[in-house]
Amino acid sequence: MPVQLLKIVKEQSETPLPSHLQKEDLKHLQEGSDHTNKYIQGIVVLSYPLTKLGDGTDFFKIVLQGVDDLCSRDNSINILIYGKMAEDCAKIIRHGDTFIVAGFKVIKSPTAREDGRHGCHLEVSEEDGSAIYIYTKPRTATASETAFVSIAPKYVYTPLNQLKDGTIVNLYGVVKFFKPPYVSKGTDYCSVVTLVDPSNVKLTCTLFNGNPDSLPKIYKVGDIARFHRIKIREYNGQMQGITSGGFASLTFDGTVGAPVVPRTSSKVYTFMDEEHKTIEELRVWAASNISISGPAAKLSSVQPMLFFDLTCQLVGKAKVDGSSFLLKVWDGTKCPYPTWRVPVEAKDLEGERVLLYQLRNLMVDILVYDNHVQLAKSLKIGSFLRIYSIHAKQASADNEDVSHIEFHLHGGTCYGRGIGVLPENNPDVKELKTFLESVDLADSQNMESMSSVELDGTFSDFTDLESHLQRCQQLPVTVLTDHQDLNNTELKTIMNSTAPQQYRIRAKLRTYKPQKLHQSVKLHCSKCNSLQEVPDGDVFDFILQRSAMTAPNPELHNSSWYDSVMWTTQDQKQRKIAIHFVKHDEMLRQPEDTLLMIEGGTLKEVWKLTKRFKCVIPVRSTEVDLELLDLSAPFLLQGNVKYYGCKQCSAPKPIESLSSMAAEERPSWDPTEIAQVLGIELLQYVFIMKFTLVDGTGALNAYLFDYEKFFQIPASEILTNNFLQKKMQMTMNMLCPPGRKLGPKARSNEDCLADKFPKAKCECQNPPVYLSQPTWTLTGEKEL
DNA sequence: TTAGGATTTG
Repeated sequence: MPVQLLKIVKEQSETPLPSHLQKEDLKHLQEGSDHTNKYIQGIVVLSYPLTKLGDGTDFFKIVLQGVDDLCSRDNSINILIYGKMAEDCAKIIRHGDTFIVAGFKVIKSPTAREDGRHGCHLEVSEEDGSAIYIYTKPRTATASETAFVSIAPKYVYTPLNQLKDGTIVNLYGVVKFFKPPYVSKGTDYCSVVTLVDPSNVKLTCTLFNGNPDSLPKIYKVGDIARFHRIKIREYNGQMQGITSGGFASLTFDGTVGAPVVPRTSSKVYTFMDEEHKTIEELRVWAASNISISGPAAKLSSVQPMLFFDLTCQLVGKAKVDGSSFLLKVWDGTKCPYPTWRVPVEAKDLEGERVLLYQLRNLMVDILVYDNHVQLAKSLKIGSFLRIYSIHAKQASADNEDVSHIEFHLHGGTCYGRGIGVLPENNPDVKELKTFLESVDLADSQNMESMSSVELDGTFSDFTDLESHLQRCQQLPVTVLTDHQDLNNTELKTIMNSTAPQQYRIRAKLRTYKPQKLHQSVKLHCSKCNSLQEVPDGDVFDFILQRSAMTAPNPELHNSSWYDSVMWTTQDQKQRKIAIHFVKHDEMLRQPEDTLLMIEGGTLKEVWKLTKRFKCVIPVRSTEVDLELLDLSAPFLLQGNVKYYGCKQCSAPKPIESLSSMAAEERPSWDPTEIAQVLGIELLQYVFIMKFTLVDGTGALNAYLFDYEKFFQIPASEILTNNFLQKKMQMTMNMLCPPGRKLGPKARSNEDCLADKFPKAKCECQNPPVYLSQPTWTLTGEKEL
């Protein structure tokens, strides 16, 4: 452990510390937090004599005073220094010196209560890769000068041809072969790395760690690795490296001229600027001495029967059985051969449905086996992977004339077979991302004839919803018996004809409005033909609050056809709530069959009641009767649906009119009937949308005015049902993939997908879609 | 402990 005089400085602001280190405040120190590449600085205010521990290790303790916050008790901290570093420090350190340490362990201080110092102490040793820097007054320096000294282990790197059995050494090498971390049969992850250096000797290292992140971050042959404290043993007549206690590694891109950025998960590492030189020299040596042209391939250049490494993005994954697991990946290119589809249960398939669908012709299925299953399961959708040594197996099924390619990642780790997750800043990932963003899905979609072999039937690995959407797209050829008499008409012909006439068309959906789908739902009065927005929940809340200001009239409680309960809230407002349960044959019904009226309730209370009871009608008391609230509020709530009445056309009748329904043997409590007996003109939820259709001969605007269901989605429920909203969004994405000729504001869904995936630039011509569901009423209009 | 480079056989 050499003590090195690094520099004589005039001012301590000229700190010649390694550039990757950053100062950490004492008050931010806590056990368990990450202090990677951080250093602590303070003044030595106390030091204890150098002693030896029971095992003979030197031990030196000092107390450091921070300079930033003099009043805090966290401002002084115990530093415990072990081994050779203790001995060296004890020789040099004097009170008043500035002490800087990096690569320390933060441990809860057992003496904090007694000594009143920081709740943690720092432990410093060579094994932990600690580095100490001291500003001290050397006897030889002039009064105005300070010596900047380092007590960092001066790492000596052993060339690979000078390794000796039984030693622990530091070394550099170029990666000639590696197995990415995999689950060993013991308790740890294992990675096997073969290094070679300019001595032309190879060293195969077997590295273990319980955390795969702690193993060297090697992504390709040709990377440069630096190992510290690796144990050398002889095995089968050859030197072998194996992890020892203090093992640490740094890995660098091996490309000549690439930035020298160490990859590591070590809490701390020393990497002085002079080490850049070593990396650069190894890069240059490797460039002419190592073949780094591995079996990397794009899907477009896959060779049947060979093995290859694939850099790709994970789109989907699925459980298959105990010993195999499915990964669905793409790299933006198209495999020129038919590829297999591994049948899986729809419920087992993870991944963004829309993307799985959109990328279906570019995605390939890779079945991984045995020891790779555990790692595959843990992969995150959207992450970038390098899958090593995939087998492109040629096979053919009984019912096929032509063979297809199956992609297998077989069990075992021969030839480095395995899966590596690449970080977003990896240069290959950056390049892939840029490429994926530029992919024109239209090309792949137009290659339907070249598409994958659907061994399992059509899309059985998609959800019911998607199967349903598939079926919807097939409706015209299979179901539309109503319109069989009509031939398809080109849009150009329609535009040149006079209205009204009926046509059947086949067209693509170019765009639709409104893009915010919730805006497509309106309330329609079939009597006065008015349309209005669905009132905001706040309006209802306001009306309820206002009506709660009038207390329920007790004289109206308990009639022949309802039972009443009333109570007062315990809060300051002392609000009175009354609930009137409508009876049947003078008996109360089961809650799920019961209609009730509520006075004085809040929005939340009303919603709660709708969960439990069949119908809820908000009412208020007058002097003589109960009555409905303002018609800006729903007059009836049933399940998730709020029913509104038309203000213009309704003529509310006394609430007692309901008693006639209650007297029925089995009242249905149908909203239409309730509206009718209460003199309410029921507003219906409708979808109002504009579709712009194109078929190559022209464009036509078609208007959808649909009362109840659009692709089996009820307009009345979509505003309160997340699942239906997603279903609608997906339906629209299928009919008109996002990103296609939409305005900037209409790309929200695309932006959301972009979080996980490169912008799904779907300039695709989706397969022609028939917009002719029998339930639709489409009114065509010529586009100007 | 595990693996110790050197393709599964699904």
